[in-house]
Amino acid sequence: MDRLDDTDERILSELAEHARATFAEIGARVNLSAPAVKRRVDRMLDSGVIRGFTTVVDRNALGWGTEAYVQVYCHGTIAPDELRRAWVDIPEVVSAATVTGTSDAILHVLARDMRHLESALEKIRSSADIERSESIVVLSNIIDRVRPEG
Amino acid sequence: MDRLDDTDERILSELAEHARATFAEIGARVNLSAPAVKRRVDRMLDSGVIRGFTTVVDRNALGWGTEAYVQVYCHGTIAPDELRRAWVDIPEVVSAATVTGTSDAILHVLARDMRHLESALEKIRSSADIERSESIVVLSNIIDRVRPEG
DNA sequence: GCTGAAAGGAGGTGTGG
DNA sequence: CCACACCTCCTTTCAGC
Repeated sequence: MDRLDDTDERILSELAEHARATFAEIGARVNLSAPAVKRRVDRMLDSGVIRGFTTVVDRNALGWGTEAYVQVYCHGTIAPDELRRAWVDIPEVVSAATVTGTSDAILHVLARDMRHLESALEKIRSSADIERSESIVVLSNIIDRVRPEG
Repeated sequence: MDRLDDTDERILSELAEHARATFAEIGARVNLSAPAVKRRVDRMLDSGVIRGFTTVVDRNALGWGTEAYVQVYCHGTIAPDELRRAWVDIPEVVSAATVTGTSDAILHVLARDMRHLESALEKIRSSADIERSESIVVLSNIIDRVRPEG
């Protein structure tokens, strides 16, 4: 896709906060008709700019109140794709990225409680050639912009 | 809200992957009629289990290709609320949490490029009583889920 | 309580301008 | 990009389990 103009950005901003808003509602905010908004959204879906629409769930309400960032140190060099295959089937791993610095990867892990977190860490360590890992447990989330503010 | 039954969980799971799916589509997958699904979704919205619906955007397509996790070390003890006030107005900060361990907080920061990241870090450091910070720059995202699937 | 059925109204979507 | 038409879907009300 070429590039997004200002209107596309505003549509994305609206969708980020209210993904189930009607095209007409979005159109009213960006001064466009509903069909025009739909065409732009369809184009962004086709081109991959919009990867999908999701629901923000209160983790505590679901009983997933334990959260940690895990820095992973590997033996030698491991290809990102290899790490992906190792961890993508572990549901507790919300995100994973290879990083600069002393560690090789950082993972964001959610669990129901400490015991659950411990078992998730064990799964993470055993599914790849890990030397060691360092867990940073979250005490309280103070900002989380993935969530719309409503 | 009391508790979620199995059907509620399945509806949440569907919504997490396709937040713009019609109630009829969701109903077909969980063996319920559209009105029944809507009532359950409305109830979860009221009770706060569902916090909202959002759009997953490809950050690289938007030109926000630089990403870092920042560990922050504060002078003395700072209340979480104080940190929130300090950082909530910095748009580059996607998430922030107080944590256990040697650092006081960990931030997830997005930027357009390294120069932009640098200026964002400067804003972060100057807006609170920070002793020092340690940045872990992301090389490549290998997993990016919005919610655990368990 | 919960569900499903039906009706009226609102929104999505394709064509022509 | 808008206007219009068609059609699907949402949403309410109703009654039944």
